[in-house]
Amino acid sequence: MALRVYNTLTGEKELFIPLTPGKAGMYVCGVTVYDYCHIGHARAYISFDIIYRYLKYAGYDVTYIRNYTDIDDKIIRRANEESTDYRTVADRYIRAFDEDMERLSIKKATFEPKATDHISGIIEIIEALIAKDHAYVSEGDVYYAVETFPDYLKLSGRNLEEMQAGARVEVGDKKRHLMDFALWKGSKPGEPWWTSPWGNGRPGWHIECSAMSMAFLGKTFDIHGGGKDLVFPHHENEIAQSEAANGCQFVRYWLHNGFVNINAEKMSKSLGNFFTIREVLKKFDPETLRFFILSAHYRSPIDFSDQNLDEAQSALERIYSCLAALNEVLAATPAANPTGPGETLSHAGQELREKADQFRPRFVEAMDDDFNSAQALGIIFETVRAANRFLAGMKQATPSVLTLCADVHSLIAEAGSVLGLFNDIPERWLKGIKTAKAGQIDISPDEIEQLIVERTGARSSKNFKRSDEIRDLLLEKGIQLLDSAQGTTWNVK
RNA sequence: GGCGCGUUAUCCAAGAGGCUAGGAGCCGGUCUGCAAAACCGUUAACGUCGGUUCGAAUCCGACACGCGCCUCCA
Repeated sequence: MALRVYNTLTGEKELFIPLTPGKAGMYVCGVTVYDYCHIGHARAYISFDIIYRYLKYAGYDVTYIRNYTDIDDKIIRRANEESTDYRTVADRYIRAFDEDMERLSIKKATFEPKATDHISGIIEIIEALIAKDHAYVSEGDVYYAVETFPDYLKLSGRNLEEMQAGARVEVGDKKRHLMDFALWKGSKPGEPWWTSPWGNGRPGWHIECSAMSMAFLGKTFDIHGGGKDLVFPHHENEIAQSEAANGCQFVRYWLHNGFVNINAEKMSKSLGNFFTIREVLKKFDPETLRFFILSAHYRSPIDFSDQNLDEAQSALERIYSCLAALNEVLAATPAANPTGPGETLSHAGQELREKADQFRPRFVEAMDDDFNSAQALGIIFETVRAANRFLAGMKQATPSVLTLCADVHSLIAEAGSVLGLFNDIPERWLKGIKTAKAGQIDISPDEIEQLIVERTGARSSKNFKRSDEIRDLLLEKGIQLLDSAQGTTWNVK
C-alpha cells in the first residue's frame, strides 16, 4: 500500500513521501469572494475534499489550508457597483461559499485564512524579496523581477522568450520586464489600503498564498493544489516568491484538478457558460452532483449536462437501494432459526463474501493510484451487484447471513466516508429524490392517491381496462405507478 | 506562433504490455392480470497509419480531430 500522486512539477506519478513521516501539509487555493461559486469551483473543492479525506483515511495527520481571497480588483469593482465597501461584498460571498461547501458535504479545512488577516506576513516576504534584489519598488508599487529567478516557469514548462513572443500583456513603464508581476499595489483614490514601507496600498494576488501557506505550513510543505488554470501564472509566481525569499523548495507535490466543460468547452465566468452551485442544487441533489464529479478522475475534463447528472442520479440510486435492502434484512428480527454456527452460505453468498474480503484492499489500491475515485466507484458497484444477487436468492436471515450483510453495508459506508457519499439514511435519501421530483409536476399527490385507490378497486374487480386507463393517464403526467405485494406507490419519471 | 493534454463500444467512464472495470442503454429472464419499477443475465471498444515486441488500448513515431494554458480564472 503506497500512495502515488501525479505531480505537475515533474509530470509523473510519484510515490507520496511526506516531509515529516505520518504528517501531511496541504494548501489549496480558495476562491476570490466576489460572486457565487459555479460548478467548476464545486469540482475543485470536491476533488481536494476527497484527497484530504483519503490522506486522513490512510493515516496521515493532515493540516489542510484553504484560503479566501478577500481583497482583489473584482471585489473592489463589485463594491463600487453596489456603492458599498469591499468588506461587505467579501463577507457576503464568504458566507455563500461556506453554505455551498456545506451543502456539498465538503469538509472544513483545518484553517481557512483570509488574505487581509495576513498583511503583515505579506509585507515581510516582500521586504525579504526586495532585500535580496528579487523585487523592486516602482512608483508606489512593488514588482517581482522574474529574470532574477532562474527557475521561473519550471512548473508550467515554458520559457520567458516564448512567453514574450505570444504575450498579450501590455507593457507598462512601471515594470522592468513585461512578465514582472505586482507584489504590492499602491492604492488609488477610493480603494481600500493598508500601510506599508512603500506607502499605502494592498497586496497583489499571488503573494497572499505564499504568506498564508508559510504561516501555517512552514517554508516547505507537501501538497499544493488548485485548478489547472492556476498553474500559470498563479502557482508559478508563488514558487518564484517563496523560493526566492526562503532559499528552499516551496512545495513537494503540485496537484491540479481538471476543468468542468459545457459542450466540451471550459466553463468560466469570462465565457459566461457557467452554472452556479445554487442553481444546480435546485434541480439536483447535492450527492448526485458529488457523485457525478467523482465518476471521472479528478485530472480529466468532465462534461456537465443534465443528462450526465441524470445518469449520476440513477447510478447513485442503485447504490442507495442496495444499502436500503441490506438495512431491511438487518432490521428484521432474525427468526428463531435452527441453523447452527456450522451453516454454510449459498453460492451467491460465498461470492459476496469474497467481494467483501477483497473490498478494502481494492478500494485502497484504487485510491492510492492518484485518488482514482472512478475506479473506486466501480468496485462499489461490483459489490452492489453481488449483494443484490445474494439478497434475491436469500431464504433465511441466519447469523452468517446477517454478519455478511452487516459487513457489506459497513464496507460501502466506509468507502462512502472517504468519497463523501452515502451520508444520508438510504430510505430517506430515496424518498427525498422522489419528493424533489414531485415539485416538477402539475398534479397534486392527493389526486394521485385518489386515482390509485380507484385503480386498486378496478383491479380487484378485474376491470383491467379502467385500471390501465388510469395508469396511462398518470403516466402522461409523468407519474409512474409501482405495483408491489404491499400495494401501489408512485414515482415521478 | 509556443507549450501541454486528450481521442476507449450507442452514450458516460476506469484501465496503461498478456488478467471480466463500472454505470446508462439495447436484448433476454425473474416478478406481474398485462405492464412499469426493481433485480438477475447478456452484448459490444480501444482515432488513423507505421514501428518495437512472442504478444500493443497500453510503449515509440507520424498524421487527423478535439481541448486547454500563454490575460482574470477552480
